[in-house]
Amino acid sequence: MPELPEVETVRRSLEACILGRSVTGIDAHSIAMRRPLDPETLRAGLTGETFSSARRKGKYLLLDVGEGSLLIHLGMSGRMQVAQTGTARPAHTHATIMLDNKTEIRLNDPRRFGFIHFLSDGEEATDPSLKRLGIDPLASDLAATLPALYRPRRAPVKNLLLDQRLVAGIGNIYAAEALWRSRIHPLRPGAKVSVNRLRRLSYALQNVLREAISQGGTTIKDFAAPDGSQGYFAVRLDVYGKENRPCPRCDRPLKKITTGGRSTTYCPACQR
DNA sequence: CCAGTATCCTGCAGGC
DNA sequence: TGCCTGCAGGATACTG
Repeated sequence: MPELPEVETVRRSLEACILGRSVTGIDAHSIAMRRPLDPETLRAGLTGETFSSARRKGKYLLLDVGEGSLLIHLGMSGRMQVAQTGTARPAHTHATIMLDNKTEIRLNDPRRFGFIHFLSDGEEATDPSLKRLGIDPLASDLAATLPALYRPRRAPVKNLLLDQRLVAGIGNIYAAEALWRSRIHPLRPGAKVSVNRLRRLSYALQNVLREAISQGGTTIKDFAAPDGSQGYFAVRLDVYGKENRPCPRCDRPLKKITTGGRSTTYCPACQR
């Protein structure tokens, strides 16, 4: 569910709630997630420690606490929540971190494609998920870097956009939106996207991601910030989820296809 | 190495 | 109403 703008929205919101707060207790249960949830590791790493910063790498959150960091991924359905201790916890709340001001932060994730895991000092550098991540799409040198990443590849550019080893943070919504903005056909092989078009794609990506962050992300169904507020970028989507509706640029109907096992919507008339 | 597919899991919408 | 199918904002293990 959450892509870079949603994760960044969560990061900012969490940062405001946890900085300088210390952990008084953990409620968690062993359960299969993308990484098995391990309550004991969480307790040992967090209890009594103080949060010092909240970072984002791609779609991963890193909450620095004590000697280590809490690594969180929200998968498709994961949600962080900050609430008063003692209030009802939603279904599928797999981990709850109690703070010293009678609030608690919770991870709930019905589909369990996400995870929460404590990394001790030093483990961050060798973490298999973090190690694979490519460059951040908001980096100032994205346009200069993209040709070296995409031009050697024959896979459809849409698939390349979703490959976190190349550029880390783009997901299905913003890939479709950036391709529409830069008028590139999603199935065009990376090697056949001109350097000029890759420059357009870079700027489209950065613009759409920045705009989405400024709107608090995109709420299609159930994304919400930790305080429960929704993202308002959905009203600005041009193509995602809009198959058969008229292209906002040329009025011809948008088409939905599947590539790399993911659906994507585009305009067959103005994306080439 | 690369590209493509299957898989993990729950919830929900739509068809019958 | 109930049952079934397919699909959902992701990552990765595996195959050829």
